[in-house]
Formats: sequence, C-alpha cells, structure tokens
Amino acid sequence: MHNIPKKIASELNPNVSVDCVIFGFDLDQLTVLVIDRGEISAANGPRLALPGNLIYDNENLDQAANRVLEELTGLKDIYLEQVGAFGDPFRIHKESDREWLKSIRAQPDARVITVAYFSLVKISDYLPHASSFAKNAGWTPVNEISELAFDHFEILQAAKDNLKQKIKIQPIGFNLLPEKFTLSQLHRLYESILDKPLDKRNFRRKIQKLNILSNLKEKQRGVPHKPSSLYQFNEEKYQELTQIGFDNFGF
Amino acid sequence: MHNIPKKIASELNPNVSVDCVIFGFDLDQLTVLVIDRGEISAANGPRLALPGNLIYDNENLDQAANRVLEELTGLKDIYLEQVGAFGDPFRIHKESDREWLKSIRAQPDARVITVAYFSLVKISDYLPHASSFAKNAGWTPVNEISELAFDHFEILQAAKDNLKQKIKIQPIGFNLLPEKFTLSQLHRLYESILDKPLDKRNFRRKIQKLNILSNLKEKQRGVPHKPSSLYQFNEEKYQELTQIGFDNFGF
DNA sequence: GAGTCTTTGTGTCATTTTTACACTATCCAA
DNA sequence: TTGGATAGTGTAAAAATGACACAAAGACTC
Repeated sequence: MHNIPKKIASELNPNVSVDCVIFGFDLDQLTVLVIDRGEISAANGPRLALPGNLIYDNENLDQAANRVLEELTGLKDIYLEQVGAFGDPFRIHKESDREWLKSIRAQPDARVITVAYFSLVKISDYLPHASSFAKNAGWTPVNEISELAFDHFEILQAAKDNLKQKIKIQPIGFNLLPEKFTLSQLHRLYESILDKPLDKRNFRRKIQKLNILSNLKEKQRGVPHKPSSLYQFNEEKYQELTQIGFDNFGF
Repeated sequence: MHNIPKKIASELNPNVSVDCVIFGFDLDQLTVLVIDRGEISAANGPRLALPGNLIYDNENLDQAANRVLEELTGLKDIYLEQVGAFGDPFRIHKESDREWLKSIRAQPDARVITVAYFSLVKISDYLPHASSFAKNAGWTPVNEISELAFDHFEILQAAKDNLKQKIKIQPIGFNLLPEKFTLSQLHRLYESILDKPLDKRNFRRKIQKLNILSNLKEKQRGVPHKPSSLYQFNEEKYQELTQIGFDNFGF
C-alpha cells in the first residue's frame, strides 16, 4: 500500500499495531504506564500516549503485545489480555499527533488498525529498560488521566471496563500486588479497580471465602500502627477455582 | 467480490477483515448463519465458513461489520458487538482454504488480521438477500458445528463465550426473539445460550423481577396444549436498567 | 363428549448470601 | 503515657437462591 519500502514491508505490517494498557498498583491507586512524547507533539496535543507499535508479519497479535511489553519493561510472561480492535480511519490523523508519528513511523499517513491489550504488572518489577521509549515512561494514576494521544484515551477506558468485568470473574488482581500483601492492600486494590468503596468487613469475608489466600504467620514491621498480617496468593487453590469457574451471577 | 473491479480494489484494505457470527434462535436452539462454500474448497476442508470480508479504507470496523451484515441479510441496525481480533499469521493459510481464497481475494496470500463481531437477529427477519453469498447461507444450530474454515471455529467459540457473559449482564436476548414471545421461549433461549438447564420456576421468578416484560393480555392460539400468555419486551424499563447497570455479582 | 396428550403456570420452605454497622487491639512516635 | 493510625472482628435483618409437584387449559382422537 502507500509506497512501502520493500525491505521493511516484508517484516513490519504497516496496517496493524498493538497498544498496551499496562496497569500497576502503587498500593493506593490503580496506575498506568504511559509514554511522555515530550515537546515533539505539535500544537498542544496531549503529551502522553500508550506504548505500542506496529506488528511484524511473522508474529501473532499476542506475541506482538508481549514483545512491546518486553521491549518497554524488560518483563516476560506477564498477565496479558486482549481488549479489542480499534479501527477508526482517522484515529491517528489528528494534527497534533502527526509530528510525532512522522518521527516514529516510516509511513505516518498509513491507516493503522490497532489491537489493544491490557496487562497487569507488579509495580516493583518494572525497571526502566534500555528501550528508546522507556526513559520517558512512567506510572500515572488512571484517574488523573483525562486525555491521551490518538484514540488512546478511549482505549484506556475500554481497558478499565474490561478489567472491571474480569476481576469479578477471576482473581487476577494478584498480578498487581507484591508476593506478600495485606488484606487492606487487596481491599484498596479492589476499590480502585471497581471505582467504588467496599465495606471492609464484607470484603474480607467474601475474599476469604474464596480460599485462595494463605495467611503467612508474619506481620508487617515498622508501620506506625497496628501491623497487619501478610498474606500470599495460593496458586494451587486458584487453579482449582479457575477450573470450576467462579462467576457468581445468576442462573 | 468475485473479481474485484480496480476501483473498489483500491479502497479495500488487504490486511484487515471483519467476520460476523450472526446468532439466531429457532425457538429451540441457538443457531448461526454460516456460508456453504460448496465443493470449491480443496481436499476435504470444512465447507462452512462465517460471513466476512475485507474492510474498506474509509470505513471503521463497526461500519464494516454492519456492511457485511447488511450485504448478507439485508438488515440494518442490528445488535452488533465486537468479539476481538484474530491475527495468527497462518490463520488463513491452510491448504484446504487456499482454493476458495483464490476465488474471492485479489491477494489470496496476504496476511489478514480479522476482527470478529457477533450479532443477534430475529430469525424471522432474515430474508435471503441478493448477495452472491446469501444464496448459500443458512441457519445451523451452534452445537451441531464442529469445524469451520480458517480459524472460524475458534472465533465462533469466542463469540459464544462472549454472548454467555454478556447475557448475564444485559437482557440482550430479546434481540433474538419475535416481538411477542412466551416465557417458555425465553426460558429455552437462556438455556441454550448458557448451555445448561434452568429451573422453570426460578427462572420465571428471576426474569420477572427485572421488570422488563409486559404481559400482553393475549394468548397463543392453535397450540395443542394449554396456551401461553404472550409477553413483550419493555424498552422503557430496559433503558432505565442499562443506566444503573445490572450485574449481580459481588462487591 | 370422554379420555388422553402436552405444556402452562404457580408457592413454599430451608439455606445461603448480602448488607449495614462500631468498637477494641496493636504498634509507633512524641 | 498518651495520641494517632490502622487492623481485626460479629451479628442481625433482609434478600436471593435452590429444590421441588400438581392442577388447569386447550387440541386431538376415538
């Protein structure tokens, strides 16, 4: 299509990209890893964007997403879930995005359909990596984000909704927490994903009944208040659970 | 389609298609509209495929799906929901699919990412349309399908799962029923989507509590048994409901 | 028109789940 | 030792769920 240089055309697919909504949890807020595009973006467009890139012609979509994720964070085998495809013909053609596109794409005017993913990472595992993007990447609380480049805000919204649904059905939240965590942290995580307050006692009862927590006989140290028990996620029980399924709805 | 004139070809995006899983309900089973590819497919590949096509460069994905849907069925403004993107590099390169591809695609070897949709239509509304495909299209009960062309079986599976989830959260099932229907028909619909038996009395209690059914003061006629009351879906209440949301799960 | 066939439509009770709600215990720091 | 902060815990009322059986209505047949 539109004048593809031969060599690149045989590897990069100029029409399809993946974008990743990488969620983290700073023990208080749900956060997202976003790229600061700096001053390049022309007249006052949003500086922040989601990490993403064109796919290669020999990889599938999941692989592409994993690659983008690894390039940015250095992390492999991360929880990753497809959100969906976004394909408005003009999704990347806003004037404020053009300058930046020109600097990163061989064909800044090509129509690109993007496939969005969301992933869940432990914030402590993320070490800025040597990628060209990574030095400008940083965690931002999701609800402080009100605009993003391209259609990325829309994608973020969809990813949040997806996560909200998913967490009601599978205990994937553990991917966002450190190995050892307190019930209060877990509680706060659920509140920030579901974006509403949850009664403490009811939450604890409910989560305990799932039987996927091991109470380590260990307590927090050095906190200026009553120390909390530490818990660990019990993989074994989780496997059982995902077999049976786990939704609580009706019928 | 067959033998694309240049003008149209210059607008078709050779790398992205949409495929539609069009669900119907024959008052007994959940069914899908599939295309019979006839004898063309080479050595013993599956004859059946989902309707789909490449997208045009000036339409977005939803528009493309609506177009495919309309070309095939003549129907507009149908319930349509994205399932996700499928992009294995070899998804359309099975030997048994090649012959057919050659007959419908200008570039049968191009890598094509497809975006899958599912839609819900009232079976009675479907009148075979003048498209080249439609004469070979027909309703098949979903659980009689064990293979399809390309990766379409996988797509069907994903669409079924999607529908299963969705129907627990929104009363979209009504899109599959005639204007007037009986509670037994609705009951049977839910059973066939959720793929498990539901207690009659409990189902009725639960569905009634949603308050989205109007009991028409009208009965079935001519059935060789006690005639059932007819009900109608109450759009107004439905709107209210979708505002609040409707999921029943936890937290 | 009596009997048979088929599907409709309905209620209750025991159990489980949900919701709302407040005070004491434990640690750190001053 | 006191004050500040968070952890941890129980109960009672209301709502939802799950399991279960039989009479009523019409069509058809003989």
